[in-house]
Amino acid sequence: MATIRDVAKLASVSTATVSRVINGNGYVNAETKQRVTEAIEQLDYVPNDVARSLFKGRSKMIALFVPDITNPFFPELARAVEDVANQRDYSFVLCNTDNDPNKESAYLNALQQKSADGFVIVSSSISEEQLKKITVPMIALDRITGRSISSVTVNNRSGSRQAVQHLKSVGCTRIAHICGPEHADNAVFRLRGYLDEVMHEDWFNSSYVASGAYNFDTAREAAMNLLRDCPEVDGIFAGNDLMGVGVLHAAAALGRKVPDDLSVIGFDGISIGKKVTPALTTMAQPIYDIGARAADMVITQIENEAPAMITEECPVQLVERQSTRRKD
Amino acid sequence: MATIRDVAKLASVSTATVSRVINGNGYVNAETKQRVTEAIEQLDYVPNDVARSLFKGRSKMIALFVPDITNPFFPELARAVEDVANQRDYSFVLCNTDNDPNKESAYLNALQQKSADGFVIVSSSISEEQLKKITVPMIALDRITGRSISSVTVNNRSGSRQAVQHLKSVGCTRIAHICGPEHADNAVFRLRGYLDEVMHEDWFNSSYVASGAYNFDTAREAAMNLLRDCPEVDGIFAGNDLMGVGVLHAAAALGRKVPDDLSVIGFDGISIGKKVTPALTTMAQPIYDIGARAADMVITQIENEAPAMITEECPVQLVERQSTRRKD
DNA sequence: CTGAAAGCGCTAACAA
DNA sequence: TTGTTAGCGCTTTCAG
Repeated sequence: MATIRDVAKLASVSTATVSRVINGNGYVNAETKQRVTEAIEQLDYVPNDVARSLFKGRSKMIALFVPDITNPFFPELARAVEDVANQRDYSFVLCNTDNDPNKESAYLNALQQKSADGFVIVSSSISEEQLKKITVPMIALDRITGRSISSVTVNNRSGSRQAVQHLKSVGCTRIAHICGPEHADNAVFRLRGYLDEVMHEDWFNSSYVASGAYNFDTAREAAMNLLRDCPEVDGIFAGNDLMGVGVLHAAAALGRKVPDDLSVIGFDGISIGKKVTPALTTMAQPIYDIGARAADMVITQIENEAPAMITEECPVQLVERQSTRRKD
Repeated sequence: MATIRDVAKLASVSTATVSRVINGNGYVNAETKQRVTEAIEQLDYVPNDVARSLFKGRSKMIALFVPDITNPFFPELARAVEDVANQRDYSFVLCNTDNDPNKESAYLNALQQKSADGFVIVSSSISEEQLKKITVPMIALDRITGRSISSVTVNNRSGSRQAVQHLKSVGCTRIAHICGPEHADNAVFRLRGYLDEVMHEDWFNSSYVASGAYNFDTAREAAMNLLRDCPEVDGIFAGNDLMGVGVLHAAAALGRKVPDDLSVIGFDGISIGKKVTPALTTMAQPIYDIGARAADMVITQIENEAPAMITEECPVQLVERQSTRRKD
């Protein structure tokens, strides 16, 4: 690997001059520039980013924290963050936190030592205390921990209301909800949205809300029980799509026909919803856009040194597929 | 951020001594060590990895190249690589290449400038020429491009044979195959395995192999056509699980009952297979293990400076679920 | 317009 | 056992 000195020597200039031409800084005579450029070409020189980072204290690197990339909600998000990082010439580090505060802070430390320039995080567990220690831009996604952090999310509560309204509009008269874990604020907002819509219905009954931990297995289990205990339920709003497909599975196992016999709607709009049979109706979030927006925001903040505190809310949209159908 | 000099000053020693205590190198008096440790504590000092990297020419960072993390085969792989990177105190960079050779080499360059220490790649398009330029350990996964690179894979051909045998054992008498893209060598091995088993059957017919590009949509399409054109087909071996669920979808749309009327088997063992209805029978690869093994190998090679050339083959395993069932 | 020189934070000879 | 020193490869004042 050639160094800047090799180039300088070959072009018979100082390293400062070479540096100027690579960075397009300061004045440099056209002819000199030409010589330098040729030398660079000839030696196949590329500047060493580590040295650059050391000098600048910046690494052109951003990190994304997700609970678990294996959860199908996150790959699309990760893809978006990586894409814009790339476009803006940043590199991208992915960290699976398992929602474990210890892992989170370990990562945070490790990355600060590497001069990471910014973070986008999906976390329910970062403390205000931790946040104070972070001196680079950070933006929260999907869930918000504290108030003192920029974020981009969707309106979970009103999205949920729309989901339930859709179920009603399709003729459901006994609507249950499988909810996510309490520690995730979006799960509690979704539950709240559900309650907004059903609380005052005379049929409502607290046994219509079951807990599904945002994953397939527990949701399937919960739906099994629910459907057995409350056979009159004719509509289920699952707190996310993964749980929605769990419900579908349970329904199939129990011989309940979807959508004729039971309507199911999820939340998120992950692509697995399209692939199951029947395809899952859902309140879709613009997942890619959210990730892209967040990445864009961090990088912009990094480059402007503008530690602004911004909160953005993206729209959710009803996507009707096969798991709900208007009854005639 | 405190530097090593701050610590040295506070402990009234030289930076060299501090360095010795952080790295556990060389001799240092117990008492001095104590003073240094306290100073570190007091200043909340952590060594700067960038400076370290610059000096050592190593970054303790490995990268994983995948075509697209959005494809559900890859998150688990990524998770494995990240986990072991982590365990061994390396950081992890994820790169989506879209199977684009330009993106691949762009990443390769960018990462070499950052002193990335090793690569694990899933690629069909890296040239021997490119490979020669890489001076750090690299290991290929899932697909192999050239011969001159270490790899960990499964035996796709014999796995396919097992898949087809399973279909036969379950009573299928007209077995079709939806295959992956030609540029992926595993796809061609799987096709070959299929042919090994059916080529000499008197019912065999070249219209029983359709192309599905390893994704849901095209596989669904291909299955639709296949099932319409060759209604006698009673078993389909999909080249991967994603295509398997595409086939399931097509079958449902066409009113073909799985498994009674049609058996379907996939390949890979990704988790979506469990979540669809009927759940997809598959030849499962030990995806996590493969990723973990690969990561382990690169890191070991990095640390031993042993540029060994190794090829490992992991076992595949039949996982029977609901999409195939023995006919009585 | 160009070069000399200092220094980003750390490590590793080499002396002492 | 400890300190001095010379860099790793780059950028950026500051002179010239």
